[in-house]
Amino acid sequence: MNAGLPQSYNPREFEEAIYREWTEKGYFRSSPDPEKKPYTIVIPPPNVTGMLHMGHILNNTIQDILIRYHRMNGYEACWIPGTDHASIATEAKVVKWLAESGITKEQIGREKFLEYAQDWKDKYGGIIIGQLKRMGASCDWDRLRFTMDDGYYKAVIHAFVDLYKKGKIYKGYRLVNWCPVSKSAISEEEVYYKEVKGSLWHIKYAIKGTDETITIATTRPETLLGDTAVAVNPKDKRYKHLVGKTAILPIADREIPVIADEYIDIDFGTGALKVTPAHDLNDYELAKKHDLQIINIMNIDATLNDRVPEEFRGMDRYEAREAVVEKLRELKLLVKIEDYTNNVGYSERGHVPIEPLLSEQWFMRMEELIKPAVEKVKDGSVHFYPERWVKTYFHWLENIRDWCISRQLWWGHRIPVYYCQDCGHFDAYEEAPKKCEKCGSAHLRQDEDVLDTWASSWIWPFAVHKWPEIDKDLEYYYPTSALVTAPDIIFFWVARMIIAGMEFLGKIPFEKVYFTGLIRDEQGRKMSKSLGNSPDPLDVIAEFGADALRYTIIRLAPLGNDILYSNEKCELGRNFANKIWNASKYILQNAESVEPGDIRKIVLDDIDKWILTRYEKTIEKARAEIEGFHFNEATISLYDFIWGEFCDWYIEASKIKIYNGTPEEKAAKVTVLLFILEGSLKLLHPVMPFITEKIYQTLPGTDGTIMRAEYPVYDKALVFGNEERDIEWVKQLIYTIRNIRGEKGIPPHVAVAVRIGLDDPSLQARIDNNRDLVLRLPKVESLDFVPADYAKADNEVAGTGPGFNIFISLEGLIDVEKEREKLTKEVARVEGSIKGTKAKLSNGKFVGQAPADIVQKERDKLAYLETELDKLKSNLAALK
RNA sequence: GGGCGUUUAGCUCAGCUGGUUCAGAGCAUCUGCCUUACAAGCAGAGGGUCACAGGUUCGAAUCCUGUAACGCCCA
Repeated sequence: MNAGLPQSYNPREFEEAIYREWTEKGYFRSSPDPEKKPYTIVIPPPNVTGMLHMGHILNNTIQDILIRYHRMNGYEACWIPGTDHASIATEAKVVKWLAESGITKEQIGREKFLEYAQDWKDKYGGIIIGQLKRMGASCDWDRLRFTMDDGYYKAVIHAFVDLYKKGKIYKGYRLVNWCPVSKSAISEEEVYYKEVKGSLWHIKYAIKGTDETITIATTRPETLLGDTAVAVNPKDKRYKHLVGKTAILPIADREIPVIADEYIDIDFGTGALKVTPAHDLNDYELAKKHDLQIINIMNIDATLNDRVPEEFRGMDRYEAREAVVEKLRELKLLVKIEDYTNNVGYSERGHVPIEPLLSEQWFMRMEELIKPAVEKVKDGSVHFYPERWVKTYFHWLENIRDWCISRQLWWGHRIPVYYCQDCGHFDAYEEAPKKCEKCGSAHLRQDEDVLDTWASSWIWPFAVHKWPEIDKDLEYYYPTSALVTAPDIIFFWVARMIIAGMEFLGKIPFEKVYFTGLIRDEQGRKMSKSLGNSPDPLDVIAEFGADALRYTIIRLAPLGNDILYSNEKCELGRNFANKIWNASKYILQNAESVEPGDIRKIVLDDIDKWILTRYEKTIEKARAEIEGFHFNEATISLYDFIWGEFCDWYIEASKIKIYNGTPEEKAAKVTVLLFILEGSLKLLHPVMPFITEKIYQTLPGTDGTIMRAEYPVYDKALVFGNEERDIEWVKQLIYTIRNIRGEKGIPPHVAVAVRIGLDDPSLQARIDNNRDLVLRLPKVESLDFVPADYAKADNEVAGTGPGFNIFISLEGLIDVEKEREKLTKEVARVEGSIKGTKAKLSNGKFVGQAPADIVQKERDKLAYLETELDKLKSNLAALK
């Protein structure tokens, strides 16, 4: 049994201990159980270099809610955790770490570097896993995977070789987003755009064989050395006569054609565009279309290469820009310089502008691969929440380009293609071959590149098991039940996982995808390190508790909407937890000397039946809301029930019999209190796991963990419609009395004498049955009934509600003028409603076409309003 | 330029399939309370032409069209 709860709610005192208990007792573990249905989620693996941020809290709390909810509902719930090796981000960190000791990666070479990287990962990586534990994540930690652990590594290689053999992977020259700092291709999502103040240089190119020139405008004059054409719009009258002629590229003195293309914007700059196919994506497309030469003028560190005149070779691109501009000035080819602000893509890794660079890369042919992925979403096998994301999904798939899967890095899955140094033969192998298949040479070299991280995480839902082996786990847990992720990786990850699932297993990886919103700060800005507006969740947990943070963030997050977050908002969750804590304390104190009975056998009074009914309806509601992914609504329903109904009304009412009732009455109250408390804790457990476990374990009659308790099931036998209605009515009566007390400033300790007039004598039973409530809750000393036509006395103040009129005698406390003003306002309000209702009812079309029950409701409403008006008018008339 | 979303109380947002949960909640504000679970609290109160303009309908915050502002994605 229990020693009660500590005096005040202090989550720091128990959250970590409870988590330790859960893991020690193995409550998170899952293994295939043919008797049970599986419910599986694979975690979106956070970067191994990552730290927990608010987005993780939202995302992982939702996963934890789903897992805990289904576990309590008898599913074999399995949440598979892991981390992602994050090639480029991790490599950047390791490079920086080595730099502190004055080491560069080139110095030590690949092998050594990878050893260091592994060390670094073991030492500093995976901090986020501990942080996830701190927020209460109920992952099966025994299943923790890393995208570069041995088994997973092999799975990635297997996937590559498989696709290569099927001809779906090829090598080719393409323009890629190049990060000159990492010296690697990077993907579009690793590029961020920044408004940069720059200039627009207007430069004259001579036209061969004439005295004419054509002036182009560019933001990147240094790339001029790689120009292979000048392009104008065919409709542009200024340049029409020049199309087909030859321009002389300044400085390089190369001859390039003047071409026409619709793509050129007549109004931008001078309307003439210099075309540099090797260093601009749009120019590259133009070059392909017009069959232009492609001249790459840069090295991989964005310095100029040997294809430019000698004086510029080796210069950094920005140094070269100045030099080229200076040279143009000398040659008097610089027409003017305009200020110009444009959007420049920066590498998220190197924090320098990316350089579109032509290079040899590995690509995956997507056209065929995407077909089943389109179908499975179209036919509803995979369902998105909120649904609107399917449009984005299809839009991307329809416009898909081949996927550049190679990265010029060392940390990652090295591309398993081996080249024969002697005969040039190459192929992909899962195991490194000893000698060339073709010529037998042992002189083999493995491709230097590693795979894009997404080309490893795309197989995550099944590679977390032993795939390519199809073992028991894979059979049982795949496809997973739900995926919870952010919409910004819908292409990079979600779509590709569906593709991979279909390609390698012929089955979708998950049935439901929940897209969370983005967490923003109070001004609606994205949270980012550079703005410093991103609170550390661990600080928040230290201040408010993990439960409070979880509750708050879920409550603020309606399906698919962004969240404006600030730490102060966690007070909401903390206050709620505190409320539960104190209510539990009250219940436990009073339960100590009492033997609780069986809820189905004890004698229940009206308010017992009312709270049971409200409880059952809350179960129904919360279940529907969780299953419909409306988690925020579930948190609100539970809050409203626990605080607004259970604490505010039931607990207050229970005090009457707890303090003054017979032992049987007291035992009955304790029984109901414990029943509702225990049920409420279970309902809330998926959202607030710690406090619910802490209290659950102190409740009499419970053993083990709340985690494995059954989630409450709606029970019709505990629903009492009449008593629910009666108590709701009594509550209105009490509200009315309290309202008068409040308005008139009657001090809380002063009891009042109340007279009640009823429209219908049958209503009196409702009061008789609950007389103690009407007396105690609004502090009433005497209760008398008066006839329905009772005229208010001078020293009384009146209040009305459905079917009743309340009179409270207040000698000398009434301000007649104020009272008259208030009543007049009320009369006007009711008269307005009557007018509206009458208008509806006298409208033949409404009466004729609206459903009968709606019409009847309007009639009832009118009748109610009319008696209401009578009461108000008579009260008004009675004011002297 | 194309697509998507948002606009409801001072602030942050609910309001799903038009009609008694239809104008709501929390925070903030005001009034009164240390009432033996809780001042992280209790009891009250004030506050909104539901962005704007049309339309559909017996009936619109809710459905349709257009406009405006803001945000996101793609080009």
